[in-house]
Amino acid sequence: MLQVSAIREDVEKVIQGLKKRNIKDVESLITSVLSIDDQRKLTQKNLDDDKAKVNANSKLIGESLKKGDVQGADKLKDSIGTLKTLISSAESNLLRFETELKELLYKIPNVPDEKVPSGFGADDNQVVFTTDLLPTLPEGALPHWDLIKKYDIIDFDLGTKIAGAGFPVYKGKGAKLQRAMINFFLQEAENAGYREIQPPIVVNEASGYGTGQLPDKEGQMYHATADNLYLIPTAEVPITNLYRDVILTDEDLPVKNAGYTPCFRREAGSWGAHVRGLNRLHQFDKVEVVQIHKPENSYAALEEMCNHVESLLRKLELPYRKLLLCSGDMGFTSAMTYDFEVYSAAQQRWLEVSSVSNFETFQANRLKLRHKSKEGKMQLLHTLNGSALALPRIVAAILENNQTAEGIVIPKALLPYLNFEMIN
RNA sequence: GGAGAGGUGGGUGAGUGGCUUAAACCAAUAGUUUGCUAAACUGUCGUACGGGUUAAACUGUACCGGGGGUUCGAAUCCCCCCCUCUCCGCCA
Repeated sequence: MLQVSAIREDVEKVIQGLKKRNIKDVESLITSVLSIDDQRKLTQKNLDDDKAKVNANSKLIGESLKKGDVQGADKLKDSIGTLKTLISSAESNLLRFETELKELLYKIPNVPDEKVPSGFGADDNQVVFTTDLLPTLPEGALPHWDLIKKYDIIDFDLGTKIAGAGFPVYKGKGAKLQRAMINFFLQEAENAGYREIQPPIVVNEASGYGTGQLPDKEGQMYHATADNLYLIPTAEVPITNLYRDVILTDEDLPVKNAGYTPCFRREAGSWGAHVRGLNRLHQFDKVEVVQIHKPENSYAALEEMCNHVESLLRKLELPYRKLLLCSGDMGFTSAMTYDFEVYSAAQQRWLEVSSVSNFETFQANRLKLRHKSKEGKMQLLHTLNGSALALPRIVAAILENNQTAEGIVIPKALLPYLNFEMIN
């Protein structure tokens, strides 16, 4: 959520930025935000003044009664009666302005950073880097959904039996590969300076609002209604919410947390032709990295996080590309996002495996995550997060790209975490 | 699941309708004193939204788990909800 004070600071910049998002009538949207806020302020001023009078008179009543001046007290009581009607109508106006303002602000996405290219969709994303040589597979190469059956390592039918479609069962070397990759990603994160966190995989309502899954994306989360808990769609939710209503000082910064969790997504309405096999699941595993920085450092951190993700992909010897997302393809809350995609040779498609974003103050504003300087000055912090990495599509790419006549060759980087070198 | 006790600032903790401008202590922080350290003493020390100012100073309102209510006036009284702890039950 944008701050009104930040909009006021540079209205033109906000308008230009939001125009890049292809929102129509940005000017009138911002104008109404500012005018509602003006009305809110005016209402509050009058309300506070009236309340001050009531407080003062109440004190006088107390003093009069102590002196035994009942008549004086009654007179004062009458004057308060008039103020009270003013107050109650001002209160309902204030509430109305606040609600209207909040509803407008909830609908406004984050302002893209200046470096974000303009565009409308995936085709306008800027390719920042691509692996030179894409692998070509031998005759008879199989897509991963056939390979997992051939080697009996991931079973969708069994998952369907015990849970439903999109909940795979990993078996034997398939299960061990999952475990190895989680350990590999966590170890690499630790080496990169992250503290490991193991959070709950359900969160309460307040946490859902904190990172913005609620109220918009309620339908995308599994909801345990008996206890009003939500299954997390990503570790971003619990790990970022650790810092909800928190004030950090210089000594606490930067924050670098990493955590592995399963992730649950209902993916309502998004099943189609390209979501076979591991490409889209209701439950999958992911290691997430989260950083919190002072504003002046957040873009350097974004680059650092990207480097970390790239190093993982290189160690896994996967062909990949890095995209700077255009304004039209970026998430609602992000100011700048890089996507990483691995090349799936048998499908001849790029698969998104990581998304690294700087949210600037957009999340921090809802979270009330702030920094207090030595001088006592308060400011919102910048939050960043990224996948490092999501497993299923990495598994798909490894299976497809590394298939040989003898079996599937495990990348060297994973060998310390496994007791086999080949799936056969 | 049953019964009971609680929820007050960074922490401990006082406060049963106006004496509170939320005491006191601890922690933190700045200073004084001191050969150094320690101690002592003095000051500062919440957040949000406003007004005010070039910026400050200054100033209004709200906040004692959350939401309502009673009252001229609520941390305090009433109602609903949430959470924590203890004991019992069940249990990986």
